[in-house]
Amino acid sequence: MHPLFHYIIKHVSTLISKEEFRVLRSHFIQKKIRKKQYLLQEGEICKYFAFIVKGAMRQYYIDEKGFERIVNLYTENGWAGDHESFVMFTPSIYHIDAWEDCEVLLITRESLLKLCRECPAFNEFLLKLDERNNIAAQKRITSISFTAEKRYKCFVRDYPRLVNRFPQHIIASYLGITKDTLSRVRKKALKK
Amino acid sequence: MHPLFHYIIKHVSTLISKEEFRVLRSHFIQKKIRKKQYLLQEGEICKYFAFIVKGAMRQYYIDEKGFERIVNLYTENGWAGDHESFVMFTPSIYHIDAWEDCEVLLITRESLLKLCRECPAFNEFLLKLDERNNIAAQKRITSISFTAEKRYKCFVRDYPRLVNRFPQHIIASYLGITKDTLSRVRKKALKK
DNA sequence: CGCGGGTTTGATGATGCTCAAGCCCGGTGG
DNA sequence: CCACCGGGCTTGAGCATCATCAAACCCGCG
Repeated sequence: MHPLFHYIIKHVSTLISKEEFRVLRSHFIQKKIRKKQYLLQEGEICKYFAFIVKGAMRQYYIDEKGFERIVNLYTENGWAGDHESFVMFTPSIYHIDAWEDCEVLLITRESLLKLCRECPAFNEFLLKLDERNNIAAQKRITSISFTAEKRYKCFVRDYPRLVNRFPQHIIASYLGITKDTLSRVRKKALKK
Repeated sequence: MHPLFHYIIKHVSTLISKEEFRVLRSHFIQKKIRKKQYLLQEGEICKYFAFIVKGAMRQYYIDEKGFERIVNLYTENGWAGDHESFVMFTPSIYHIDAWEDCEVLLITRESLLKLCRECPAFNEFLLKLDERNNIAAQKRITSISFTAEKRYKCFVRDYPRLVNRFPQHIIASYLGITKDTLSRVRKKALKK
């Protein structure tokens, strides 16, 4: 079975018929995205949310000095996209690109709403997903007042999968610190 | 009409019958919360989410040095609660208390799920709400790498209602800076 | 009047940033 | 086989930003 449906079933109590599976499937566009290629670029409207079947992506913006600032990192079973642009149809301030070669399933806003109306299981799924997103966001917000060291510790604790998937300078940026500081923090942590 | 329903209607396309209104209403518990009283304390499980009809609340945790760190501020039409604890039934690390005398409508997780199943309008409403939450959270996360000055500017731009509703030291903590720094930032901003 | 809560200000210091240099390692091409 | 290059990581010196702490001030209120 396709990983997306495996993933949906795992998160949902509502039963899903074969027919519903077919409909569900028909709303997703399968695609490969090569390393370094964009899913979304600054100024565009985010037409698709992407379920990542395989690979790794990152979301970032370019700050006033021209540096990339990582906002989110995604791997298998993650959902990449700019919520604001996707929902409000406003131009995005973010870039999203593939850090590794990716296989994704794309869905438009229209399809999402339609599925929500027509498939109770998907509706339940989406609620769960938003909930999980909110929980993760709350944690992230709580970490705003942490020191660099504590932020990294929490990151390693909460997302061990990501630690070896992205280079340190990317993770540093995700945490809101520089690669230099992260390097020193790690060195200090090793000594213990 | 009750402000909650006014608020729901405004966010939803699905029509709502009189009967549905009655059911909806029956799942909310009306309550007054006096200034300084808790809606949630650290260690408790977040039994209720609170729709704020009137008043202002804050969500915070106590850091290792014993200081309050504000995580969220709420006023009229806001929803106060700890997502993680509410959904997972785990003890919360947050406090939520009333900054002003409040009128709230409380709802349990059970009622929320029931309403979601039984009232399509409420289901749609909840999706919208989660969406908006996610958008706000994404913005907040993006601000992690901003300077104190930029954070404050964005705050004033995005939440002008809150600026005069909470004292500066609370807003400073919400922004992840100290009251001293905020005071200096504001002074600098005035000169221009 | 005195008190509590809030804000401002200055002096000092820690934390983390900037910039530059050097290292490591794997891949590519002469 | 080696030279070279790009990408990533580490390290040090100097610096900017922001936190800390303490004192003073402001103001509304009992």
